[in-house]
Amino acid sequence: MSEQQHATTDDTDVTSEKLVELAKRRGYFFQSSGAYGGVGGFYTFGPQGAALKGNVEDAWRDRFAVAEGNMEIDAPTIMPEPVFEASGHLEGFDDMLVECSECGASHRADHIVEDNTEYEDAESLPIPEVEEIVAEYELVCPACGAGLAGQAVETFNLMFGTNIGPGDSDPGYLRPETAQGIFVEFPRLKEYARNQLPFGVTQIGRAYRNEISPRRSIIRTREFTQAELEYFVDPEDDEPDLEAVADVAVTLYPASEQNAEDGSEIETTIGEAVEEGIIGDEWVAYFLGVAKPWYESVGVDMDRFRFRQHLSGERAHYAADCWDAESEVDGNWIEMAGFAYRGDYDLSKHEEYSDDRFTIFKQYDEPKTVERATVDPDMSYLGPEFGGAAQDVVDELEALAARDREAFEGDTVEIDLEGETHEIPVEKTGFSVDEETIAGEHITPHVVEPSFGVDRLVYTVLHHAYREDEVDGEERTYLELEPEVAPTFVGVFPLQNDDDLEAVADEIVADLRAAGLSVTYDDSGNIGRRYRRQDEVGTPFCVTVDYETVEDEETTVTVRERDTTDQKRIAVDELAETLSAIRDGDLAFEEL
RNA sequence: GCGCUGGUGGUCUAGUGGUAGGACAUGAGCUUCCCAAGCUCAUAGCCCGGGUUCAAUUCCCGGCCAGCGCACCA
Repeated sequence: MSEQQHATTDDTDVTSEKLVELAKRRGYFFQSSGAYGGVGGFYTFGPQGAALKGNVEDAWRDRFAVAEGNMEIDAPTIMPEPVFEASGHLEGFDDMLVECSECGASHRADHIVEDNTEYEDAESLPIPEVEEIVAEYELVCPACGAGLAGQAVETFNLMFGTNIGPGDSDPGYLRPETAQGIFVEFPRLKEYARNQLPFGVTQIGRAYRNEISPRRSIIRTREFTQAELEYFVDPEDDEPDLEAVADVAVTLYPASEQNAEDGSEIETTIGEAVEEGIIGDEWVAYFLGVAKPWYESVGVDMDRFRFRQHLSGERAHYAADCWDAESEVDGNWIEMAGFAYRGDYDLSKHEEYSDDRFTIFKQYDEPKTVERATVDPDMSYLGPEFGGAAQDVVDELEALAARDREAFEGDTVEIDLEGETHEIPVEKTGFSVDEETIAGEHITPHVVEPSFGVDRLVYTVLHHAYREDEVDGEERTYLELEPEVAPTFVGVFPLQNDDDLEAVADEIVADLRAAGLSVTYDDSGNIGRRYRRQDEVGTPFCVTVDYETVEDEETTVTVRERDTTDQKRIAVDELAETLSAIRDGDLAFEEL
């Protein structure tokens, strides 16, 4: 994750402060465990925030699981140590820190070593060796220049550890990403996909990282929600449906532009970017094309949105290409998602470390017929002849048959065994050449991984929705949230304290809730105050029951739209239907 | 983790070596026929631990937390 720093302006800082204050006051999010002094890097989503986050997750599920025909799973957050040995998190997630005794600054010991010696991969060296190198090369603190020799190098692992069951013989870790829960279950998941590539598996869930310093409210926390898709493809045969996203307009910030002196973002389309080689991988391009309109649909401001390519140094070694979705908040670009082509790295590692197979059997279009040379030695001959070495002879014969069948053309075959040459009658080897039919081969699928940070997206959505304006000379704060994600869809009010009005309002609340809408009722204070309350949490519509409602023959209510504060009269009979249509995007308020 | 600044009702803040005032918000009532109006009343607070002191929310030390800078963000 990188957060490119840009100059901040007073305006945006103010918005951020106001937003955090609003979030606390109105129940979007707040720091957890406040009664006990608070704990760093943990946040609770309040009633509004939980609803917003849930709606965003639902929208993600609709787009990336349902609409793409992918499977969703829900794996545990705690996994045993071997999983993370395989994934590389146990080692790779370790930071080697060394503290300067003079100025107190702590630095990455491996980085200091790499920068100042010929060692290139200090991270993989054992701690004592790094300490020795530091002493031997008389390395100094980059901050103050004091010598670091003799200072202890300590590791800090970003994973939260725990014990599974009693005792500490069975260590486990809280997952630092949801992805491993998918990779680990691949052998079973491929069955559910009927062994057919390509297929995708999604997961929305919590991940944990013991960050050294959590920052900026919910932007960088120690427990967060990810929405990830692992899309498994056959690298040779599978291709994305690029046509479907070719026309999607995107703002790209490729590595080349970031490196250039006066580099800038590029306005283009997915189709053109692939054609011009700006986006190197078609699968990554496809998911960027899916993601952009989706981000727009949940309320990310497209003027403050871009895809930024990872610089070569930022990229994990196995990632062929990687792009981040970034949004601008407070004048800073923050990473909201990463789209990486991970090759076969993850599955190969689990194949290597586990007992299971992480491959898929790929059937050839036509079965292949191949000739194969095999041996079937006569053990009643080899046994007495070679004694304990008989098995070694067999192994050697098998190897020889595979690599050089001409060796078996004479009456005897020569093999080398521990420096000695032995002659064995070919008839005793059971040598034969047979035709074999091969239907296919086991391949390790490649993985394309769109990985979304939900909390950061929620923060962005709120920030981009924050508005201040004036209504009738009075200041107003409101959240211009998309109806699809707004925590509450409609507020219902009686115009005044009046039993008749309240009775009608109660009925309307029940009707709208029965229609599946998220409704809130409010009868306190004057009508303007109630409108403002709903504005501030981003409720798109308010319904007011007035005296026309109860006195006129045709019962109607006013429906007031949040952003414009415009009002229209709607018949009570049609209210639920009309509002549902608006929510589902089938009708616009202006059309009423 | 290091450094700087800060921590007072739900929120924002004033202030003080003798335990606190405001604004907004919230609740009740009055008023009110569509955009935070008015009036009355009510609820509610000095981050935690230790020290100095007759007395600490205030001063000192430590911790926790937040924002920012550095470092970190596989």
